[in-house]
Formats: sequence, structure tokens, C-alpha cells
Amino acid sequence: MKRTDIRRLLEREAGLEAVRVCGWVRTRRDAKGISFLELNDGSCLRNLQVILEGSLAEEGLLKRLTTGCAVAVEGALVASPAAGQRWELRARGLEVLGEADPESYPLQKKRHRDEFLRGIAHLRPRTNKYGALFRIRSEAAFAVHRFFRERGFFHLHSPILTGSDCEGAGELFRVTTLREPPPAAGGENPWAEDFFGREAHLTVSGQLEAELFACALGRVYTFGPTFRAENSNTPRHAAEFWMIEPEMAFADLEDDLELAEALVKQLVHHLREHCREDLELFARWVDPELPARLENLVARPYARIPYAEAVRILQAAGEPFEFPVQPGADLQTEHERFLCERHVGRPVFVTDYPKEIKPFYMRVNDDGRTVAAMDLLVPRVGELVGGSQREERLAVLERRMEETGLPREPYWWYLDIRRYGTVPHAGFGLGFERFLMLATGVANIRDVIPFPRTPRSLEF
RNA sequence: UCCCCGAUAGCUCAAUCGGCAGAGCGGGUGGCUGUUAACCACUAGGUUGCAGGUUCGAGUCCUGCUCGGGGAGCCA
Repeated sequence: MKRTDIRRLLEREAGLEAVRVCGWVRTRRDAKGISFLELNDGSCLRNLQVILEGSLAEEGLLKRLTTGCAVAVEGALVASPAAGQRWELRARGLEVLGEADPESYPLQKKRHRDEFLRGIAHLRPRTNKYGALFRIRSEAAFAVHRFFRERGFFHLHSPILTGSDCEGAGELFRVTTLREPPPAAGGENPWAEDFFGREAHLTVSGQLEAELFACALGRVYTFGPTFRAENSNTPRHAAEFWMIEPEMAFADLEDDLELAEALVKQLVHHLREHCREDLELFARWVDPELPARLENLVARPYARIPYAEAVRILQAAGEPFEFPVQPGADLQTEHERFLCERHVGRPVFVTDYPKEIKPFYMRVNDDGRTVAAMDLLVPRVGELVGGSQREERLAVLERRMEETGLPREPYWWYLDIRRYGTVPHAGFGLGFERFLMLATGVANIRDVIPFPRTPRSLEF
């Protein structure tokens, strides 16, 4: 007999004479001549109560049915006579697929600290919380593809291995097959003997490649892992994380803002529709404010504040900031939090930053001092999205590269796009894990990644 | 990388002023019960993160290291 997902059984309107379920025992409760198993197979948050009677409730078998063990059960799905569940499985046969020594099995029914569960990342998806979280993560990824597909975007598989350091966004992981690193000043090409014959890295962003394809297919997006070798130890940073990077030709900053807002809102809508039970767990155990905060993400248009106005607001706020607000300098975390959480009380786009504090590829505004940039700030998580209209004018782009000290030669292909059929275009990057933190209330990025990579942490 | 805090039983934590290292949960054993965070009794379980120092005496004070948490910077 083929196995049926517990989720399918619990949704049923009528019972079933013969079914087979497979899963892991969460708990066992014994009564006289009858035992109750809570069985979970990962298909949903809820367990299926399995009834063992007669020979199946015999001591030798029960001793093996401990928390964490894997079993296959066949029997009848019947209405439960007791309160607590609608359906239960009256077992006729049970096979122990894999035992779990209760002396050493680390998961118990009681809640564990997140820090402890991180140390057993191979087992934590068997807990209610992390099972729910990674089902939500999967569903959110599907919703990303659905969102872009409905809007005529093509999914671009941008390269993971790269020879450029893209936008200079952060420190790079070097990739090499050499046993010994070449000397620092080793001749004309110190990497001549390496696999690619030149320096190679893991990508920090698919943006530049996405721009190339947007200027051919019109609308594209990347959705994949990116890597930053920064020694940043915070609850919001990881060395390997997934980014969603749409890029649109024939689009300006306004189009960019609209797309980012629509994406965040649709992802929230999708999860509220398709992950209701799993989200309820987070509202109950992780963040009681979660339902209100999700509503706040979809209820109203997001605020928009140009950088210059943001500075004026912060200066007039009379807040005892640890770092004073300096016009021309980037906003501090405390400034961003004040703007978003206290001043507007909902997501806010800050736009038109001074060009000196933004990368070379952002389009210079008519004032010559600011660029068509945007950051989307959201409560608790901070910067969720960073994007811009891209500089499509060859001469202006070359001047900006010169100003920021970037050599033109490695970017010849990027410049070519401005040389041949250049068009206005815009895009952004959205940190997938940061969205998941926002959507679940989980406070640490390490807990929304199956196997997080952070400085000095590469187990699993 | 910088600043602050922490590390005690399998887990979550307590231990007063430097003076006998404890509880709950989990595990084991027995009992009870269509149970459901089950309940009752008994029981095992410790190099107090590691290395050094001060002291008659260190879980407690000092130094270094490792790991973890919070904040900052960098950013998504």
C-alpha cells in the first residue's frame, strides 16, 4: 500500500477503511491496554493520533516506540471519540523503520532554545517550529516565482562563479584550485596557473548579469544564493544568503518602487493564504505581534521619503541619537529604525541618496548630486530591499567609475550594454531571509536558513 | 572587527558575602488512567566550557582562550 501524507488525511471529510502512513513518533501515551502515538510526517504541523490496541500495545513493541523513532502504520482512519482531534488512525499493523535511543535522542517534547537547536541543525526540522519555518520558506520561494511569472518576468540563472567583484558589494570568497596561494605581487598574472587562469570568486550579486539580460529579454529576475565574506556577526547577516534580484528594461525608479512594494505584499498574501497553520505557530510562540505586523505590511501604500527630507525629519525629531544626523552621510541603523518604526509606523522607501554613498551603477539625478536609489526599510528587520534606476548613459557611467576608482577594462561587457541600444532600466535586491524573518517574527537569520553559514561556523 | 553580557546534569535554569552543587523537565523502573504539555512514586545522572592564577577553601575573584547572545560597523 502506498503511503498517504498526514496532511491529506487530516483534511478529509470522511473516514477510510485502509490507509498507510509513515512518520516519526513525537510522543507516546499509554493507558490500560491502549497506547496513543503522536505521529508527524512533516507534511503539516499537526500530528496524527495513532491508536494501538491488543497485540500492538504489547510491552516489547511499546518499548521501541520512543520519541523520534520512525514507523509505518496501516489501519483505518476513523473519527476520534475523544476531544482534541477530529481523526485518528486505528492501527492494524505497525512496522518500526528506525529506532531512536531515548537516552541519547536530543529532542524532547518541551521547547528548546534556538541556540541549542542550531547545534543540531540536522534534527531541528523535526521540531514543530522549524518544520513550520521550512515549509513556509519553501512556499515563499514558490510565491516568488509565481509573482514574477504572472508579470512576464523570465527567471535568469546568473552564475555563482564570477571573475568580477560585481558592484564591489562586500568582501569576496575566493575560489581556487591552487594548493598554495600565489605571492601577493606575483608577476603579470599571479593566477595564470589557477583553474580559470585569473582570480575567481563566489558571486555577491547577480545584478550586473541581470542587467545584461533585462536589456535583451525585457524583464528578468534572479533568485539564488549569494556569498559575502564579511566578518559581520549580527542576527541579520549570513555569509551565504538568497537574494531576489529583478531587473526591468524601459523602467525608472517609480516602476522599481511599485514592483518592490507589490512583491512584498504578494508574498505576505500568499503565505497568509497557504501557510495559515504554520504562521499561527509563530504568532503564538514567537511573536504575538505577528498578525498585526503582517497586516501592516499589506494594509496601506508604503511611505516614500527622499533622503534630504529624511535628514530634516531626523534633525527635527529631537531624539537623543547616539550618532548625530549628518547630511551627506549614510543613515545609521538607529536613524532608519526611528524613521520606519516611530515616524511613519510602516514600511518606508528612502530615495535619492547622495551619490557619494552609493555604488557607481546608480543613475545620477538631474541635480547632479543625488542618485535614483531606494532602500525599503521595514520594522524590526531594517533594510529589506535595496535598489535603483541604473545609469544607462555611457559617458556618465564612465565618469562615475572613474570617480569611484573602478577600472573600466574588467567591465567592458557591462559598458557595452550602454554602448549598443542602451535603455533606461531599474532593479533591486531583496534579501529572502530578511523577508522570512519579517514574515515569521524570527529574530535571528541563522534560524531561517536550513544550514546557516556565518563566520567560524560551517558544520553540516 | 569593536563594545557589553553569558557558559552549572541530556534540556531549561537556581546556588545569598568566597564555605556540603540543587530543582523542574527529559531518561530508567513500578503504578494508574480513551490518553492528549497526561498523572503518581522511586531512581540514575556533574572534571560547574578550556588553561592558568589568587586563597585554608573557587561554580563564585583575576588573566588568557574557545563557544554563544545582544549592540555597532558593513549590507540584503
